[in-house]
Amino acid sequence: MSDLLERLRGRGWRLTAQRRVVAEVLDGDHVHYTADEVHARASDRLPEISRATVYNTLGELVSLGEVLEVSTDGRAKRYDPNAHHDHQHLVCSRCGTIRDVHVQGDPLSALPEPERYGFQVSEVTVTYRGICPTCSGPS
Amino acid sequence: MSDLLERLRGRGWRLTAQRRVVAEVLDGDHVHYTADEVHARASDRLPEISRATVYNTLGELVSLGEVLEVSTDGRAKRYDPNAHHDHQHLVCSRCGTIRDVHVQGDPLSALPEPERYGFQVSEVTVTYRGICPTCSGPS
DNA sequence: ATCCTACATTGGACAATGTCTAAGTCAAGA
DNA sequence: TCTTGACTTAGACATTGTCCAATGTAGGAT
Repeated sequence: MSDLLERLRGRGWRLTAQRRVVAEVLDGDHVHYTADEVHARASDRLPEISRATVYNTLGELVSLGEVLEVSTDGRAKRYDPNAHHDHQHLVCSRCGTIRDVHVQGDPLSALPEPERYGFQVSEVTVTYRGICPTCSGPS
Repeated sequence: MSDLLERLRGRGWRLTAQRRVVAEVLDGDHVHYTADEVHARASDRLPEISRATVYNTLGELVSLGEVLEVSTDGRAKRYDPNAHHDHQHLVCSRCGTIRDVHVQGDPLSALPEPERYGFQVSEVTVTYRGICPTCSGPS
């Protein structure tokens, strides 16, 4: 992750305590947190950090392509630090947990030209939904 | 669409003016409206209809499987009356418009067993993103 | 035809998530 | 070390959606 900070500094990012903390939180686990979860965890280390800063920083990381924004249904967006590997998501319909998965083939090629209706198609996301082992366990 | 109303009545749905209007709005166009757009259009015909009722009715139609809920990014959910045909979505990243598209092959089969991590996978959605002809036109 | 009552609707408060702004603060180059 | 423009902050605001108590009504029962 210090890679990440270096890379960002190289792009003219001013390195502040707040940004460092947000980056560390994202890097810590392989779970994908919501903005508020990131804020809560960042607050543990830097109590004064504000919600706005967390939102700003996450937004910047997304713009810079370092982090992916994953929005599932009506719930809060989650942030996926694993942006440099091509992958898709498996979401638990009950608790909202997200796992990264890898699919076979390129989903983009499944959309034939006549089905593109003049759009300049640049991206495709595939989201699998189901019940995770924890939620399907003995209730 | 009167099919729809019949079908719902058969399932014990009480048929009210509000529900009829909401159903008609959904059926009218092949655009996918947000809840507030549905409310605005429903209000044209039935001025007293409340936001809560529109949300309730849309929620019921979704539960009954007559309408699909499509949530793209942080924007408001949109409602897709074309629930009985298997299809995926093409979203304009600029204006949020949604088009139905049909893909080749079954996306579910692209997720190999070891990549399912014990989930009971039941559903897959594929979302293509790009710029629609209108938005990519002369700005 | 009318009456009942469970189900539906209403309006408005509330909740969750995210955005914006004005004022103060600070990283890092000169 | 100074300076300055970028960063942070707190909190108001916006959007989308949910909930509730009071009121209304569709449709079966009489």
